[in-house]
Formats: sequence, structure tokens, C-alpha cells
Amino acid sequence: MPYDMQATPATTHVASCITCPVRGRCPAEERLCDDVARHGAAAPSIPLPHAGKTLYAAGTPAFAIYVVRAGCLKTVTHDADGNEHVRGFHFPGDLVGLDAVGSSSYPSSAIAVSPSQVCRLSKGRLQGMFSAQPEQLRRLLEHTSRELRDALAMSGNYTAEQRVAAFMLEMEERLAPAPGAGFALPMTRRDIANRLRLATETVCRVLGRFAEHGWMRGGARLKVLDREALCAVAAPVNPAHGLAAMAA
Amino acid sequence: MPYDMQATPATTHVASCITCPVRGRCPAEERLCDDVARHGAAAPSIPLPHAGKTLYAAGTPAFAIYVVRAGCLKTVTHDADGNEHVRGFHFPGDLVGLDAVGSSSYPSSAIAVSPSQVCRLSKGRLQGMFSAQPEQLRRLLEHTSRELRDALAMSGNYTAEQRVAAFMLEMEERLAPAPGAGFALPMTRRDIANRLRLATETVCRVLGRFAEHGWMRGGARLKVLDREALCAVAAPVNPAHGLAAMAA
DNA sequence: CGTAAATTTGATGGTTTTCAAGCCATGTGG
DNA sequence: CCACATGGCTTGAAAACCATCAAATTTACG
Repeated sequence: MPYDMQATPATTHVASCITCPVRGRCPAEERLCDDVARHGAAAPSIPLPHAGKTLYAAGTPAFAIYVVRAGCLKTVTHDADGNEHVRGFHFPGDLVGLDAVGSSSYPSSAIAVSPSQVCRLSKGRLQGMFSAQPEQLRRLLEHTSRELRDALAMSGNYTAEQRVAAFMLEMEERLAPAPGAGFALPMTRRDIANRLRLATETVCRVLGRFAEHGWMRGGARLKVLDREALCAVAAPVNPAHGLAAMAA
Repeated sequence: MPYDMQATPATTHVASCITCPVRGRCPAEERLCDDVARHGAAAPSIPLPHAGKTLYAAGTPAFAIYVVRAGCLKTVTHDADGNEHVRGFHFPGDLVGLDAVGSSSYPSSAIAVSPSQVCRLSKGRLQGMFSAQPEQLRRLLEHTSRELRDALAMSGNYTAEQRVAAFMLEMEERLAPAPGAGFALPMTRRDIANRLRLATETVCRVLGRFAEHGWMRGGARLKVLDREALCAVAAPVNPAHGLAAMAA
């Protein structure tokens, strides 16, 4: 299905943090619940009813960041040749648009990978939040720093197997109801490949090899069968601390 | 390694922002100059008298971030196989350790690439700075967000020539006294290769090809001869700026 | 049910890495 | 002062890994 690039303003409605699916994990929850208590209103919730729906496009003015309430988004850029580069996937509780803080326009586009809902945090609202609760600003900074850590960890020089193994372990952690349970990936192999800097076919082949080894069950519903083996492969991606270079 | 710096005190001393070489570009300057005015003291300046000196090691408790006063640092991780991954180079005015904000330990090590000086901003000092001047916290957040943008831009799927071209343009911008003037890279080819996810030999070969095309002069003192050609090659990498992690 | 997209498998080729050797600059010790 | 060792840089040849091209199969969805 072709991606629906038009960003038609969806009918926003007021979200209640009380019934939010990410209650307890939302980075903005404290403040929003404050709002609920005081004004009976919280953040505007925006539905992205089907995959391919664009939340915002790269280069457009950045007036807000978002919290994922449900579903899955990807942030992407398009280079001169039209190739799509996936910069990250965002699941419920994640913030989208942190790379636009302090920038007048979004450096990447945010697109739904599956039907999703997001809560909008306008920069004006953030300003108010920060002056009222400086603690929130510190938390946002820590979120951004964490995302920076993750991005830097991903930018290493790894083999296809290392990257796919690390990705699958991360997806299981985020998507599987329980460790060892089956899970379905919301994004396509093409999206995964673009994220991992691989060709679609390479992702398939690596998954096939993992299945041959008995490390994972492949197909639509994936399952991790040998976490130790996958962790051993993925180990270099999560850097080993303490091997500091020599001081002199 | 050349010792082109005067002998520096082995112990930390108080730095004056008035005479700082990065005066006007320092992210912490306002606050520090405040300190100077009020207490006659600013941030402790730490000398890293020669290349290879470790400022902090990955995995150790993160009590501070740093501003580069002079020289050049790299931030690196070591994977299980002992391979070094260079996460970024940091020049005067850049902040080092932003990926440790909100983390109890440093996710990467910081090592001098050439004789350097840094100013220490302890987390305690940062706390005080933030409560006194919330504006500073917002600025730090924007610095971190910018670094996140750069890291994400770097994580794309680019060819060796695209990456080397983008890197060289970046280095010229930061190191050359004037556009088109010659400049010497403080880091080794090996460091560059680790930063760009390439083999050392590939970096050499690409530089050789650039020289053949007449785009750059190679050797110890580099010079950009055809910026347009290099920009054309590097275009997909660089919607904005930023191959070397920097926070200026 | 039929079309289009997504996934998977196979064959081939290209970019980059690896292995190996030579060159150059710098620093050291005789 | 020179020989020598060291580490960085450069270059060449072969191999590995992954991308590309192509096509079959499965899945999704109107």
C-alpha cells in the first residue's frame, strides 16, 4: 500500500491521562494529570487511523512534540535520491520529535507504522510546563540524552547479524507480552532494513539463518527461542563498559 | 604526537572565561562569567597534556560534563572484541558528556586526540546553574537535541565517499583558518575510520581518489580544492551540518 | 476472488574489508 | 650522528559481505 503522505488535520479530542494506555510510563503524565485535575482538560489526542499516515513532515515548522499513546510510529528522512532512512521506531510512552527541540523545523518526518494515537505537546505548552515545573524540563533533557545514547549505540560498525539480533531482542522486549512469547512486528521488513542500514533481502536472509539455527521462529509471528545465542551475537552492539584506554 | 602546547600545571586550576579561547562560543560562558564576577572563580580547568590522555572512562560514575577549551577530544566505546568505536570528535566550544546527562555512569570514554584543555561542569554546579537560571537548562536541552540530530544524521546508509566527503567538509569548517586554506587533522586515519564505520585503508583510498580528481590536496596538510564537487558527493549525508558530534 | 504488496529464495556483481607489504616521519639509544 | 625501532600512512591483491537484480510464493485487503 502506498504511503498516504497528506497530513490532513485529524479531529483532535481531549485525552484523559486517567484512562491512557501508557499511564505510568508517560513522560508528560504528571503535568497532564495536573491539567486534568485543574482544568478538566489535558493534551489534545490525535488519531492516526491507518499505517502511512503522516503526523508531521520533515522541513515543516516544528510547533510541538508528541507522546505515543498507542500503535507505532517511525521517524524518517528522505535523501536526494528518494531513499527512505528510518531514524527510529516509537512505541507507546515514547516521545516523538525530540530532535526538533530548539529547531524551528522538524529534521525528520513522523509516520504511523500501524494505527496509532499520539498526544500533542505544543512548544507553548512545554514552555508553560517548564516555568511551572522546572523538574519537567530536567526530565525532558534526560529523555533526550537517553535517546542520544541509543542513537550513538546504533551508529556503530556492526554486521547484519549483530544488528538484526539486537533489533529483534529490542522488539521482543517492547512488543512481546512476556519473554519468550510470540510477537508480531508492526513494521515491514523494508522499514526494518532501512532502520538497520541493510537491504530488505538481507533482513529476510538473516532471519532465515536465525530460524535454521533454532534461535528464532520466523514468519509473521516471531518468537525468540534461544535468547542467549541472540544476545551473544548482539553483544557488541551494546557496548562493554570499562575497557577504557590507557591514561598516561 | 607533537607537543605544541606549553607545559601545563599538572593540577586543575581556575579558568578565567575572560581569557578563554572559546570566549563567545562557550555554552556555559554566561553562567561562568557570572561566577567570575561574583566569586572571582569559575570552572576548574583540566589539562590533558598529550594525546591519549583519558578524561573519563566509560562505565565510571558520571559526575560532570565538560566544555572543550582547547585541543580536540574523541568520545569512544569499546565493544566485546576490543574494537574501538569513535562516537564523535569535540573541538573548542563543544560540550563533552551530554550523553551522560541523567545517567549515573558515562556511556563512553573521552580521550584527548591532541593536547587539550577542558572546563569541568559538575552536576552539582549544573543543578545550581539550572535553579538560578532556568534559561541555561533550556539551552543545554537544545544542545543535546542538536547532538541527537547530528547523531541521527550520521546513522544513515552512506557510501565511503559520501561519508569521507562530509567529514572533510566538516573538518575544514572547524579547523581551517579560512575556507580554502590548508588544515591538519588532529586525529589519526584510524580514528577517522572508526568514526565513519570504515577501514583505515578505505579512508586512505578515498582520500587518494579525491586527490586524483583534484578535489583535495592530500598528505599531512589537507586542502579543499573543489568544494562544490565534495558538497555534491556529501549532499545526501548532510541536509544540515554535522558529521563530527559537536555542540556549538 | 483477484490484485497488489510484502516476503522469501536464488544468482550475480560491486563495494568494502582483510591481509600483506613498503614508505615515511618521529624518537631513541648507541 | 647514525642505526634502529615504532607507529602512522599508503598501496596492492584477494576474499567476504552485502546489495542488486530477478522471480516465486505468500499475505493483505477491497
